[in-house]
Amino acid sequence: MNKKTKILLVEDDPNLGTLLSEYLVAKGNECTLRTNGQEGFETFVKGTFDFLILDVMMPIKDGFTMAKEIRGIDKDVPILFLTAKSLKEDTLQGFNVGGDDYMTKPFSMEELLVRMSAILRRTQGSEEQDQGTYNIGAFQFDFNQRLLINGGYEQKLTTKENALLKLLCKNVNGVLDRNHALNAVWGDDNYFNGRSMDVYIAKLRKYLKLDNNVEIVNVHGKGFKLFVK
Amino acid sequence: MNKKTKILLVEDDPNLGTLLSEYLVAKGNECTLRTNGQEGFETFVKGTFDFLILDVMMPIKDGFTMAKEIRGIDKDVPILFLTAKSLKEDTLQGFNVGGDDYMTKPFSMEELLVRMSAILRRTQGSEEQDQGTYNIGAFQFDFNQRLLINGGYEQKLTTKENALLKLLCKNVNGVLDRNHALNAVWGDDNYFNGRSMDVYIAKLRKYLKLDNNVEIVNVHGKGFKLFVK
DNA sequence: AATAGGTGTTAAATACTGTTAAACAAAAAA
DNA sequence: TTTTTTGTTTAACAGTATTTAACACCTATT
Repeated sequence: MNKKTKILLVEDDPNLGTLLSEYLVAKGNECTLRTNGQEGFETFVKGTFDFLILDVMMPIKDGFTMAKEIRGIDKDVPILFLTAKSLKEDTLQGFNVGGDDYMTKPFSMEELLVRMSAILRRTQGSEEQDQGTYNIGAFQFDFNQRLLINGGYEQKLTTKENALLKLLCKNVNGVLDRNHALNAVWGDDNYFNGRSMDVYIAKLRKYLKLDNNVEIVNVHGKGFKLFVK
Repeated sequence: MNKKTKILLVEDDPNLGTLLSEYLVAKGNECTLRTNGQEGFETFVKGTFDFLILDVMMPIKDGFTMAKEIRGIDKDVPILFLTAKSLKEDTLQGFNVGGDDYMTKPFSMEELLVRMSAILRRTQGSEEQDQGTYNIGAFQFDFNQRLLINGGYEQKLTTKENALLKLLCKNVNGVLDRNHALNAVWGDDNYFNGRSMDVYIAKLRKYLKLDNNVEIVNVHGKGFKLFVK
């Protein structure tokens, strides 16, 4: 359920460029390809990108120059350089203009991905997390506080009750698949965990009885649906 | 006015180790040197570090194994691997255990510095550097002074209390895995140490009672979560 | 209707956690 | 050294969470 990473790839070799671009898209990202630093910079300014991959040696405007310009207007967007040479001075200059990593051709595309995610892990470490509160009819459910509230009534939830109710909420009025829920909450969808889950469904039903407009209904052979009128 | 970067260097070759260590100190950092993963991990748990440099091949406990353990209790501290081989599988494994960068021996010390600052720039972009102090609701917790402060109230902490509270802080509003914590603080996750830890959780709960917005909640079968509203 | 597998519910059994106090160990003071 | 203090572990018991067992009931299929 992760958002696609929007990558701007600037590489003058059309073969390598399209190859890389296709690979990145195949791996679930969006990728825009440009063939020189000038166009690359213009494209960056007009759009919004999460990651830049820049070839160093390019016609018209090289990767370092482009990176310097980028840093002038965006100090944070991650930049990874590609280069044919592995000269030390180049490596150093790459970092000096604000690059985050550096790869020497030829490189493995797998390693490129892996380095990208290492960098992105840092960058977007503090992604927005779902606020963790849900309205269920007359109830208010706070996942973080593990609390189910209805007026004066407050029910503290156990770990499993809490996790299961959250899954139901994420699928309100839709079917929560049995095996999916089991794997998510119990880590394994074997028979006994299934029975355990049924016990928890019974518990949740008791809690939710206070509001007649709320109901957990079974979808035979499929799973459960949290139904709210 | 940058504070010194506190580096933990784990390298079994004493020549390279001391050389590197001295160089890093000369460049204005603090550096602690250990010669195997076991000692390295213990040192990490006891102290506060901003950066780890780990040799991959070491006796007793290798760098990858150590990194995996570290990630169990600290998902953020930057890790850079050193290795003699430049095998692709190794590189990938390095990133897979949560490493941030990878350098093949022999390398230039200048490039090491430059890669370090590239990583640190990313790291400290969002979060402040780890000075060993944490805010927990109305409390201020100073790991180095072993002190938990809330207005006039001051609670001196014992070694174990201190270590455990730090781990909880590093995972605020996230789950601190029971076994990870036990291995980190007690060195062994056997039953009795587990009971001992529960006793310490009770103690910490007493201290933290002063602020109703702070709570240590149990996640059944998994561990504990320091929850701050 | 007969069958087989899925579900609802309650209660018992098991596993895990909370807390206090006593026992033990280690360090500091006398 | 012996005593005192402090920190940690173990023991004991209470309480909670989760799983398993048991049995009644439902649903789809034949």
